[in-house]
Amino acid sequence: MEQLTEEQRIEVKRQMTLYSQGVQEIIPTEELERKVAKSILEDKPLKIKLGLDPSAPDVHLGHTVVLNKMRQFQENGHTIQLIIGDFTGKIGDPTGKSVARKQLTDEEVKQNAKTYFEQFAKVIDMDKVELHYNSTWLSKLNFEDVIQLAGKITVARLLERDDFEERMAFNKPISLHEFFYPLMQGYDSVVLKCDIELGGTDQHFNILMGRHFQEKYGSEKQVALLMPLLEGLDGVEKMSKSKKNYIGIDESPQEMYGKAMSIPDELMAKYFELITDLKPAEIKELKDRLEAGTLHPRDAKMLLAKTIVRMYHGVEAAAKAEQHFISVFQKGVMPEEIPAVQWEGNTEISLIDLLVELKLLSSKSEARRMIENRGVKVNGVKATDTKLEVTISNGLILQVGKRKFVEIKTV
RNA sequence: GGAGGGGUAGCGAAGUGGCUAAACGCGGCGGACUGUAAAUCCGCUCCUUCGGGUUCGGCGGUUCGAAUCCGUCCCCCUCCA
Repeated sequence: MEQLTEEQRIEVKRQMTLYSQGVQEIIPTEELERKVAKSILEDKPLKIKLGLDPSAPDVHLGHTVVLNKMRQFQENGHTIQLIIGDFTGKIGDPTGKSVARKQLTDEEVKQNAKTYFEQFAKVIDMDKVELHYNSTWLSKLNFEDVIQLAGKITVARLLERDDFEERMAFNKPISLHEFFYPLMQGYDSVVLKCDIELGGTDQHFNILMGRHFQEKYGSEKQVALLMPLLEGLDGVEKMSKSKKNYIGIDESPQEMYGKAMSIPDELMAKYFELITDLKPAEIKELKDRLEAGTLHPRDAKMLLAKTIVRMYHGVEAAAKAEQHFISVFQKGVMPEEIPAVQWEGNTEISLIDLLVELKLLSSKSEARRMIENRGVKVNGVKATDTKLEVTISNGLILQVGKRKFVEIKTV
């Protein structure tokens, strides 16, 4: 630090401020500062690691919390190391629930990785990314190597991990192989000589394992940079594909906008902070105005929705999505663009059959219930009779619930 | 190796021969209200040709009748060693 010029010192400060934004925890901060200073001094980029689960290739806004942080490092000349956990993926991060995962074929792994790349490209510059598959080194370890690795950590240390600790406390099973997940993830950091490992707070333990093993193997320890976990649309659970509470970065402008509007008010600020590109000062102002009551929460959320769409689809699409939302959901007008379906069946059909045929609903019983519950509209008119027969005509519009629309084409 | 506990709908959890397509809670869906937020209220939540059919870990049996009893198999957990 001493050898830094005043200018370089300011640069270190600047980067540190940037990297600290929105972060939950940096372990330890001083080391990060030292690493940043060193990289500036030696004009050598830092290596920033991000591990990816090869089985869940649908990228959603939850992932972008970490990706946005990655981009900041990238924009300052540091190197991103993406690791496809094709080997660790065979085991799965311990959750106690699903033990021993289905093994993915090489082809599937490749396909999933490809999906990651395409979607990550919306946030980070994939041309500058260093890419690794951890099977490259992990599959080469023999049993002796593994025992040696295991010898560098104690059981007590492993049991510190939250979910292990919890399971011990509640007499829930822990399979031995689950212990190896953090070992492998830590070993990845040893192999790649990572300077920083990024992840959600749920990765706290695993990332610290990287530090532990790097030290044991005599290399410099990585810094853990933990981002807050983003709750999904339900406002409770972490955003995830399996919980179906996510906004995918691949989704259409309309869907994105709509989903963003359904997040709980309490989460708005967090969303602004973690997944939009608004400046901290702008966000602060929004928060103040919300608190003072001079900004309607709905309007703030509309800005949020619009911002999100803009980030992934552009300004124009964002404006359109907003217009669509206003007319369809606030004014109750029929959408201007409705998914069209070509109809080739009979022109006389019961409404129930029609709904099932079009896959708007999955069974006739469900269709019947939906009609009984007054959730089906034909050409804008609520259907009340479960035995209703429909005459198909070109342009017939069906609506199920608030959001599902289909227009039938016969020509 | 020994002893014990358990597998019921998406989840949790009742039910221990007929009144049980299976209480209740959560979740989910639809409706009302509204700001596609929260809260609240109402309805729905296996399939069906609406006669019924198929469900309670798998298979087989007892019985007029089984989620409930018997046999067998599979799976899970705990404790002791």
